[in-house]
Amino acid sequence: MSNHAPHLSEQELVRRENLRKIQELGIDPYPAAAFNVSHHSQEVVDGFEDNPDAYAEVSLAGRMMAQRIMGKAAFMELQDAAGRIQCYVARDEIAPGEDKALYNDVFKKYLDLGDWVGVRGHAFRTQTGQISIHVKELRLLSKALRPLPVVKEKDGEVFDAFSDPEQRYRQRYVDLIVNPEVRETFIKRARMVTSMRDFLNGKGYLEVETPVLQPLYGGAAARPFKTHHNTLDQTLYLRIADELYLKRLIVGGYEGVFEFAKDFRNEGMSRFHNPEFTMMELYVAYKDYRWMMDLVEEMLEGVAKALTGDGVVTVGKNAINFARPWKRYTMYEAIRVFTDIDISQMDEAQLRDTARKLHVSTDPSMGRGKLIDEIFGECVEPHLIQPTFITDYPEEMSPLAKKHRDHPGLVERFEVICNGKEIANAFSELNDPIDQRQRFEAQLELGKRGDDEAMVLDEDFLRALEYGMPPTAGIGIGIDRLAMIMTNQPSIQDVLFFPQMKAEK
RNA sequence: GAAGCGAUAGCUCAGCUGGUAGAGCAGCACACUUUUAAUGUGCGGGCCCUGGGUUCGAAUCCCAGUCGCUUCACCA
Repeated sequence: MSNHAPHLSEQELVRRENLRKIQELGIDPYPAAAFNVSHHSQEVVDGFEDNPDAYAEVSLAGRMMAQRIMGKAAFMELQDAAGRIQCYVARDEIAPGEDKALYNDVFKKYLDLGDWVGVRGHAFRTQTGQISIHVKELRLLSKALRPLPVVKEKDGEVFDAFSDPEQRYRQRYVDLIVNPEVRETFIKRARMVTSMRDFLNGKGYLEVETPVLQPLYGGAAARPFKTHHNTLDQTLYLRIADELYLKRLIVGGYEGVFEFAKDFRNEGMSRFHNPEFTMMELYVAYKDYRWMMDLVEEMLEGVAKALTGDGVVTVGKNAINFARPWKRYTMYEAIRVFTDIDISQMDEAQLRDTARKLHVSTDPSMGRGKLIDEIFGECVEPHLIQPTFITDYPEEMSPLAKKHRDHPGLVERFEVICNGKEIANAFSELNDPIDQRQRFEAQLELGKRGDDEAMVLDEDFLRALEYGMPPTAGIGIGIDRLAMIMTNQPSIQDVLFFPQMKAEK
């Protein structure tokens, strides 16, 4: 035992002793040989009723999660990836000869909850009606040296749930073992992503990969993580968005590209923010933001239906219906609907005054766009539960979006708000290289004034635009936020396997 | 970054105005060949988050810190 091994608990000592006893009996607690699994728990439970003969010879593997020993026979619960199944283990079945050690010692004493075992036998129905496996052969597949939390459940009521968030997130493997609904949440997330990917592939768009390590960060307003490449002796940033790279690919001639991108933002953490998160960005040539609204509606309706059947997702107390069509408001309309105030003609001073009346806090650095955004964020956004489009944003807030075709001072941009939070952001992409350069320069000015989230000027991106980018619609969808909605989880940590945590100790 | 709340057995938690550390499950031992939160009897198990302070005496009171959660702030 290594000398830095900390104080083992009583139960850990017992398990190590059991391991030794097993080895003394000549059994390898970590065998190399493959164990052939013929069925999963759920298949047997679901299928036995209709066709019992099909389960006369089955082999399953999983963790032993409960043991109910009654002398010469016992029940154990085996948990595999699909669920749980009860196994009936009788002494004279698994140890038919004179030597009963496999049952009396190995099974009854040296196996512990959490150990991986393989069983062979036949399915049957117990006297109380539960479909179970009658075990003829039992094999230890891997010994567990730490005790699991023991979570019990009866009639839907859970006892002693493993619920401490810190432990659940730091030791997600334990969480996944003992909390089946957690496993289910991540399966749903995966199905959500698959559904989006299938949809986009079905439309003929190309899934691509672009750099995570970027010499300049761009495509969003955020503070980046900074790192250094030794050989190049150069500062690199972890991407805050992949937007500028995907647009370069549109310049290159692809008509539709998308990426499920891990992005990194060096900012505060909350139940809606993790330093690394996933965004799906899609760019399609010859389209505009109006077209993109129809596309995202179609895609997310499909995703919701794939997950729930009817497209209605329960989130907390709300039933959110993703069926098309969704409500569409311009930013000004939305504010008028929720505050009875028409701000469309207001100048900065009037907006500041309005914000004060609405109890929206402002500070002197805020310009017209920022003031509108604040009023919207306070007075409108939290009330938008059903998926809703908000369109036509102030130009100052959107340096990568094309100027509105009809309304000066606005850009062709929409966001999808759902459950009171933004889940998607899209524009008719700015493809005028001269306008784009001016917007970047305006950002540089903001940066000089101390805005540490202002965008930096990307000369190569401008060069690409100067070669000509077709009119293009682009969208970014926050995958984690969407997953929170689709899986009814209140915290982003519950849709990330390994949410960022401060280092232990 | 600020405030509020929390940290006690493997897990979930109790522990009052300071006086030898508790329960259920899990563990160990014995019994039990269709149980299912199995049952019955008995027994072990603690760096009370860390460091200071007050006190004859601190899990408990005070101060500082660590980590977590929540609500803000910034953001997607």
